[in-house]
Amino acid sequence: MTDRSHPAGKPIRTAISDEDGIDFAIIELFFFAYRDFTSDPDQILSDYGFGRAHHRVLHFVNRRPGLTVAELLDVLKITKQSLARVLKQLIDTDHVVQLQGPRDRRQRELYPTAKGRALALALARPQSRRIHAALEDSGATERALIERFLEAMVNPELRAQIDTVPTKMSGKSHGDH
Amino acid sequence: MTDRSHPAGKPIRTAISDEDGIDFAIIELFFFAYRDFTSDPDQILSDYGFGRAHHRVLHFVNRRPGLTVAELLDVLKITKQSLARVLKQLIDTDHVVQLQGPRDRRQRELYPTAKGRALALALARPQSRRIHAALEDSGATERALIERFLEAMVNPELRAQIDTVPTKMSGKSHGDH
DNA sequence: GAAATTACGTCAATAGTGCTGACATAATTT
DNA sequence: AAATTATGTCAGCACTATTGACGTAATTTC
Repeated sequence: MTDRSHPAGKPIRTAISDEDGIDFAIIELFFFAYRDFTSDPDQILSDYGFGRAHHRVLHFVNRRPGLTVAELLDVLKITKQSLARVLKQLIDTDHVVQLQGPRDRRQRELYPTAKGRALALALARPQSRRIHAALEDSGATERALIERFLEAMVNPELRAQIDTVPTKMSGKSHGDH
Repeated sequence: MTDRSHPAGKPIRTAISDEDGIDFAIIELFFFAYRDFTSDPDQILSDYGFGRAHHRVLHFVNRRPGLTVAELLDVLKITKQSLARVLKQLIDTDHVVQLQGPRDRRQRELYPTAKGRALALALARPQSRRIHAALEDSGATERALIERFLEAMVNPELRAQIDTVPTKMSGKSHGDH
């Protein structure tokens, strides 16, 4: 390891800090937070032989019942082939059902079954608990601030994906399609 | 697709909202935010033939120069074999160097080279820009609030990993790791 | 009505990142 | 001297993602 077959650079011994105004603190916190945030559902998923991809599909099918395959691909930003496998498994295990689109019969509208909704809730529960714990002493103001920050972290052109969701009022009825 | 070979559940047509007090809004925002947050460096990395795993190693080697392989594994929460491949590539491309541990010669202390530091900075730059943009109208109070929230999202027993980092004062010297 | 386009499904091949288990070597500790 | 520790490496596997190609059914366009 003290071998020098290649050019070899000298070791830098000082820690990178906030040089050049780079916000390493939040960059790193975001990594840790997301790692642990996803670890909760990952454990449950493994009992079903599912992975994180299944979780995401299940989540959005529950959040936007009736969305089409194309819409789902757009939200997840993955390719058709990547989706195909996990979606098939969710359908085969009766977590998701497909209905022929009413307007356009080529489309497949995706809906959760009772089983699929139950799993989505089970997966969301520990994540929600974690969020509540993190916000325990916080009021609505602080909550709104966190939400605004996270939303601002999303690419502007993709924020439409978020706004189509019933944020928190009512909720029982969903808009047209 | 209207086929019924299996038990088949009925489609649920109502969107999951904040039933049972589940915080779907923030759960979903976290997904979108992280997706876009990581997309910036991913693009740069592909020019080098590197992936997200390389980024993480590079980040922590720059943040805690001199950490050992075991410490790195503990921070990343991955296995030795998963690390081996990416670390080897980073060493072969002269982004990271290994030095024999002074106290314990079995250990390999990891340091960035000038090249490795430059890449770490290049990867962090767009992420930091995104964070600044998201916080543009925010003061130090709001920033601190975001930091506290993210830190609170991390598993308590793992928060030690964060605290060992020079958060923002001084910065030129690092503690005795 | 024929042709082009669209939505979806599927096949083949590949890459990146993670896993487990096993084994080897050198250095340290007991 | 023996056990343990830190690291490296090998084989094999799983999951998620990619690109490109092809087929089918339905819709739209000409």
